[in-house]
Amino acid sequence: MGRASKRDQVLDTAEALFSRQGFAATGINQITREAGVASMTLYNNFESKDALVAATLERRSTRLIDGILESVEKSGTDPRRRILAVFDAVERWVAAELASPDGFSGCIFLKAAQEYDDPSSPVRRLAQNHKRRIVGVFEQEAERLGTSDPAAVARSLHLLIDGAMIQAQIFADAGSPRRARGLAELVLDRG
Amino acid sequence: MGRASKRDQVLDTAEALFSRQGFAATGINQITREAGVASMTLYNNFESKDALVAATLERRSTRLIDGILESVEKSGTDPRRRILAVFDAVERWVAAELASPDGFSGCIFLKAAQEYDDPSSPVRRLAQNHKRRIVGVFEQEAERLGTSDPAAVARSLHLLIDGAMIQAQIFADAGSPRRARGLAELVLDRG
DNA sequence: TTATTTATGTAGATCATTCTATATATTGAA
DNA sequence: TTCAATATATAGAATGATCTACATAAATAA
Repeated sequence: MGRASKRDQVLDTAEALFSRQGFAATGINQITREAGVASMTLYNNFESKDALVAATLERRSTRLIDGILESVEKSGTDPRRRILAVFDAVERWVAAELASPDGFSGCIFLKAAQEYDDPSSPVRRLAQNHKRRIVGVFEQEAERLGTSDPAAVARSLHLLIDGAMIQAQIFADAGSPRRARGLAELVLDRG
Repeated sequence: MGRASKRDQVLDTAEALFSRQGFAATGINQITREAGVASMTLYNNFESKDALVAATLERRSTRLIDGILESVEKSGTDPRRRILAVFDAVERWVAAELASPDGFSGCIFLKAAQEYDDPSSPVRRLAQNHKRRIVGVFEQEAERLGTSDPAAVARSLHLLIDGAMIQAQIFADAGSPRRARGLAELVLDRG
């Protein structure tokens, strides 16, 4: 069991706990305990709790964006289809999480943005950057679609994604991603 | 200075701090200190920190819904206009907060739902109930509009409101409520 | 009087972080 | 191959700070 593995054990546990309980409410001790790892192992791999939060978000962002891009690629070449594929991916994710014993705990980046209010906070920046990456995916497809204002369309689509995740979490409602998808179609039909 | 006044002092401070910093990250001591009140005054008025959180959300919900209903009434009798008046109210609120020194710290009920994950938590219930009240306003107007599925339309409109607030907070973007309003018009034109 | 607020203090828990001291595994030199 | 060096792991305790919640007694108001 090398260095990377212990580090990943910590990140796995941190991601699960931060997602469910939030960042301030999740202590270092709980993370190390549930990860089956010594305190010093955590501090040998991460400078501080905030550094662990940052690393957790970075890894999650990379994986999420990769997963989204994969779903987009699999959906073919039609920009409209590719855009809607993002909504389908969110729908599958929300449904799977809602069916799990812990339920759907929402988007960890929205959670981070709620808890880290200071605009200069690196954690907040990470949350913003993740969201910008999503907007970027939409914008690229909206351009290929020949939309008059791709940036605005991308923002609207992203608003729908976030709205869907929020509604799914607060009401434990698996139907909201599909509702958002319907609204996305309206946007695409009009724009 | 009667009992109600001290209580309100605490609630005012708590609301501001919870909104900005979140619930877990805001301590009792900071609240009493900034409210200019002794610790025991807080505990004479509220059973616990969670009870204070609950009272804060209850008061905020009442005031917010009242404000929204007032905006709706002022906008006339046309259901479509009344629905869009909610988006206008959110737009004014977001713009005012973004212009303030502390910026826009988002919807306190969304924040509460992020931090209180347990479905049986009274705080989480309060957040859900607030959101349901908003949905209820939309549903009532959608019915008077003669929509085929008023509940679905109301959910879609509410998704747009939450998406707008989230986007405004995460990007410090004052334009998102207007974008949401545009999407709402699409929903109303189609439904 | 009769509450209520105040300041001050404290109990007991938990927080992030660091310490000591030992164990284990990998690596490079002999 | 064997031995020593290096890195990283461990458990567990301890740091000082901060947390919620409450006790007490003086001060202030009704």
